[in-house]
Amino acid sequence: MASEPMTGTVAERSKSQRAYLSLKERIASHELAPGYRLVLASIAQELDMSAVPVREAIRRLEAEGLVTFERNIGARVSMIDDSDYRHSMESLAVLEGAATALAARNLTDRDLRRARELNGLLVESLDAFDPHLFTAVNQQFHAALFAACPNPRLLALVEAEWVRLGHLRHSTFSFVPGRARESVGEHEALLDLVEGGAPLADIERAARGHRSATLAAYLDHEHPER
Amino acid sequence: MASEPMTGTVAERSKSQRAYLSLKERIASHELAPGYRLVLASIAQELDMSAVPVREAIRRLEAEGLVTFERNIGARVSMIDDSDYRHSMESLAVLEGAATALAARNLTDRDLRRARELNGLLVESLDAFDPHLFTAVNQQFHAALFAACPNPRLLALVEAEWVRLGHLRHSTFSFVPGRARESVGEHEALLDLVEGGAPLADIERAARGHRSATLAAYLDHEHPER
DNA sequence: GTGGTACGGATCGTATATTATCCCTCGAAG
DNA sequence: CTTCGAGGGATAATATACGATCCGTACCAC
Repeated sequence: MASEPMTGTVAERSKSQRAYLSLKERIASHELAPGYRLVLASIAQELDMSAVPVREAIRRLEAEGLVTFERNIGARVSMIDDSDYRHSMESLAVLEGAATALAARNLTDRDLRRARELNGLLVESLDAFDPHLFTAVNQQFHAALFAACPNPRLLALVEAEWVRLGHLRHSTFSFVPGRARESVGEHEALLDLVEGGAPLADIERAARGHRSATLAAYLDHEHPER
Repeated sequence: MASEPMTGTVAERSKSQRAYLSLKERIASHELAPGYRLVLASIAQELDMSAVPVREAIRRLEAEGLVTFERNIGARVSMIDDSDYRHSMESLAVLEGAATALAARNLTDRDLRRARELNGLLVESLDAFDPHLFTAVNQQFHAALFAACPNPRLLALVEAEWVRLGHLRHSTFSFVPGRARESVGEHEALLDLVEGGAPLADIERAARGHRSATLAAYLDHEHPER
């Protein structure tokens, strides 16, 4: 209703983009939890815009798998069950393993030093364990390893899967705290492989196995094997 | 790719979805070539709807990387260069290799028989070679092998990459016809591995290598090493 | 001739209005 | 007590309208 008569300030971003970024961030931060109903009019009002740009934003999020959309019913933040989590982790294992191997030969000494530093932080944090923090630093560690991957498409796929997982669960380690200690050990081993110029196949197997192990730990914890 | 062509039945799908499917298909079939300017109003008129649903469709396609969008300028079908093609093929090699390995143990005799039949078609078509047809059947062959993959997420990633590639180039084999003959031989070897219950790692390596070889053949042909 | 500026058409961006659909509630029949 | 159906509120789906922005072109100053 009371909309200012166009101030000279030219919008840096379109409203559609603002809506997209805002929603994505709020989903990632779990302010909008899985299952949350996204009502177009409400969101539009909150962001001080009409429903049209919000719809566009939601279409993009839909394509990224962050929200699900049903015709004439509306959008909600994607619900997830164990199998979604599992499938996504499995895919990430494949993608990240490949990206890490492809990046290995491109890592500078500085990159490796930074990765070791980050893993050092993880080790230190083991005592006063904070799953949220651990997960954040953990991601930085892995990002440091695969960021040098020369294939931007693969990198984009890895990142998209990280976002998806970040939305699904804030932290696996809050479910299986014991996994954290094993994890940093595997990080060390992975670093040694990379630094030692091990065959790329070995590096890939290690990186993939590392993530698969995290997944296995989670599954074991939630559904103890018969 | 497995969606039925829009029948005249109105109201079955939303207009936004019709626009999405129509555009996607026309892009995949190269009726809309890379670089083609997508004007909202024209498309809307063609499809007998207003611009709003078309905008939504384009947002989704944008998120999938099939079109690029510039604010206040408009959308066009994504342009691509050799490196895009290369990166996408490399990613597909990784994804498809993993999916094929994961599917291997789930294939029934009937699945395998069908795969062999399809490869038989490929062999027959070698004489009167039609790159377009070959590519189509080739895709069916691979789809038959990885369709049984129990991980739907991975499957979705593989299919998205196929679509992307289909949009980038209609057929690699039209560039490197000689590759086709090698290809069917590798198919045979891959089938033998699967049928013989070979270790999954071997199957994955074979599937990945098969695609990498196609890529290498293309690169070699376009940019001869010396 | 060169550069800049003003105009105009094309197209995008968004708001508002209208229609369509769904879902829930409530009442009546069985 | 259950089941079915009608009505109404909420919300999505789309059309239309209008303002904003870009881009090409022509005109003017120098």
